[in-house]
Amino acid sequence: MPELPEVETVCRGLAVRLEGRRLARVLARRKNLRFPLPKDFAGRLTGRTVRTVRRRAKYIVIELDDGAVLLAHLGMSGRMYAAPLGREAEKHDHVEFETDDGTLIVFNDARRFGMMDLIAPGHALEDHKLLRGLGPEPLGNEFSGPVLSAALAGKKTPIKAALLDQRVVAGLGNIYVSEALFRAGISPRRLAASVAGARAERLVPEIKNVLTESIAAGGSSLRDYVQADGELGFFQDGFRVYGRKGLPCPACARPVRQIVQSGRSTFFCGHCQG
DNA sequence: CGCGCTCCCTGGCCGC
DNA sequence: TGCGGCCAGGGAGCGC
Repeated sequence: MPELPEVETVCRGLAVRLEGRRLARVLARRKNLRFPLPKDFAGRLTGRTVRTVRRRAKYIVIELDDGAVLLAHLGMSGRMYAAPLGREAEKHDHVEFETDDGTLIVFNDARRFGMMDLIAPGHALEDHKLLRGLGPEPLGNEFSGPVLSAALAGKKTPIKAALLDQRVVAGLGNIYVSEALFRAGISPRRLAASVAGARAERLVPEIKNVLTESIAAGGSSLRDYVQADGELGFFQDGFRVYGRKGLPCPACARPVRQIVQSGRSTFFCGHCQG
């Protein structure tokens, strides 16, 4: 599901509802998500006040007043959204957070590829097992043509696979990689090392553009994704190639092609992307 | 170490 | 309607 724009949108929605609020009640209904929840998960969170909610790569980072951090990942089908207090729990509602002002935040995840963890006070976020080694934020100033070039140099994989590698750049997923490569006119099958240089200079702004446009649209809702207020995103209407097999390329009208690379679908225009 | 593949899990859709 | 097969936005872990 959720790639960077969707996680960013959820984080912004959660920030409004959670920052400065005390967690009056935490309920872990299902304790085995992708990984088991840490010991005493609810107990360690209950009574804490949320300092900030922010995003790193595709992770939701919720910092608490005691310096601990609640880390959450939505996997493929995870959602985090506000629901009416006292509502009937729905299927796959795994964790609930109720704030002191009566807001209920639900973590729902059908496929349970999502996860949550707690980082104890005094431990650096970037030292966490899952965050260690993550590449730069694509929307940050530090992500530039030369930085991407350096990360791609010597890589023997297709550029599609390299951009999905969170160590190269953190936050892209299957949709936005196809979209960014289309916008930059680069074939997803091109060797990553051969993108270093002028093509990387062209690709970086297109990555930033597509992510920024999607965030402005509230992300993309294909199946499970909703914003923190439960609303759908609508950037799926802005896809140029993703999910558009056989439909005309927006630039040249030749049919969009679909191939499988490292086990996942890639969409591209064989004519516009050299 | 780098790379490619499999698998974790559930649900929706398509074809029969 | 029902059932089997296939596919899905992520990424850890394994074998080579």
